[in-house]
Amino acid sequence: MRDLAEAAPALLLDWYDRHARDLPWRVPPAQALRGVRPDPYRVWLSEVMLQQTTVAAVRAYFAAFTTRWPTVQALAAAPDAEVMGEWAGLGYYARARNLLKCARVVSDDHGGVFPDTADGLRTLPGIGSYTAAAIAAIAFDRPAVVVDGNVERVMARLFDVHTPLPAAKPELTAKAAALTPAERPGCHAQAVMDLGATVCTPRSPACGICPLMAHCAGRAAGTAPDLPRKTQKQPKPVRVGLAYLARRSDGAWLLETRPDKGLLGGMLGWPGGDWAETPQAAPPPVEADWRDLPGEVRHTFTHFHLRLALRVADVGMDAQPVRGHFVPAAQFRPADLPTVMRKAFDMARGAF
DNA sequence: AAAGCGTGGTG
DNA sequence: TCACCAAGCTT
Repeated sequence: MRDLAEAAPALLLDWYDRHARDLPWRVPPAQALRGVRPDPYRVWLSEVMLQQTTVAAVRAYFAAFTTRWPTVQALAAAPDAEVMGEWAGLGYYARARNLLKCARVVSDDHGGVFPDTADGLRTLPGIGSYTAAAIAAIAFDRPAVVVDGNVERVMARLFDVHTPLPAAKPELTAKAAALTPAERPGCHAQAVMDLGATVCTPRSPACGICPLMAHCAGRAAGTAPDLPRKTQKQPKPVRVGLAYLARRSDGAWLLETRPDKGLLGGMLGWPGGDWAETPQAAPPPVEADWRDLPGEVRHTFTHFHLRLALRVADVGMDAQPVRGHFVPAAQFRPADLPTVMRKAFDMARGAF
């Protein structure tokens, strides 16, 4: 496979020119070839949204964000609650908090202009090694080494690397670096990721239509579909919790903004107790005639399963909550809630 | 440096 | 139904 580093970049670029996906944050290869660059703001926004998230899930959020906040300055000026509400449902909410921090740094300290090198980008909140390299390559056509989950998988198969992730990361990064060309590095980066997303897929890869088939060591060895190897993950424990949903007589709902740190940080949620493997004491947020709802909300987070019991109550206009605040009905959008909280609302709403 | 951090689609 | 997976970052 000594010829791989020489042959692969041209094969990948040729494949990309014919098969590049049409994505709203992307400049088509024909235009890129003529020197047209995408808007760094849109590249940055899309890359942050795409962290651990599928293209299908990102599309609508990207459209909503760019319509509501067309520039980094506009986003920087937005109230926190509006941005967190717009991000609701996309997950990994630290991304939204860092998105705002980053927008404000770029707007306030960089004149609204993103740094044009990977090192410069890397210093910004929410931009790690992958995202810095991706923006540098895609927005500024710098020959940065872009390594995401797709690239790791493609490299592990191309070079038949059996070392399990995450230990294999340096080795796979070195392989990716060896393939990164000086010409059209932005298109190259997107080509490898597109290939991983559409051909060299995690399960049942379509080796028969792969432009690199003839050069792939994993294909030759028959190991490609089983790569990359990964170290086994811990099983998810079950945690239980309790949430209180109160509706005031004018239709307002009692919600609280969760603390910035930790799970669902900075998001709206129903008051309640801690979530743990054994039931925790959870005093009600307001004095009322609470009633238990039958059933429970089931939801799975990254590292545990949750079973959430619900208590509901109607309260008068004189209610004085010790936690949270009443959100007027006209202002309340269930879509502003993270998914587990929206599930709780959907289950409880019929009880009012 | 291992763990914490969401969600929806898929087989 | 359920484990696995997706354009990772932070601490």
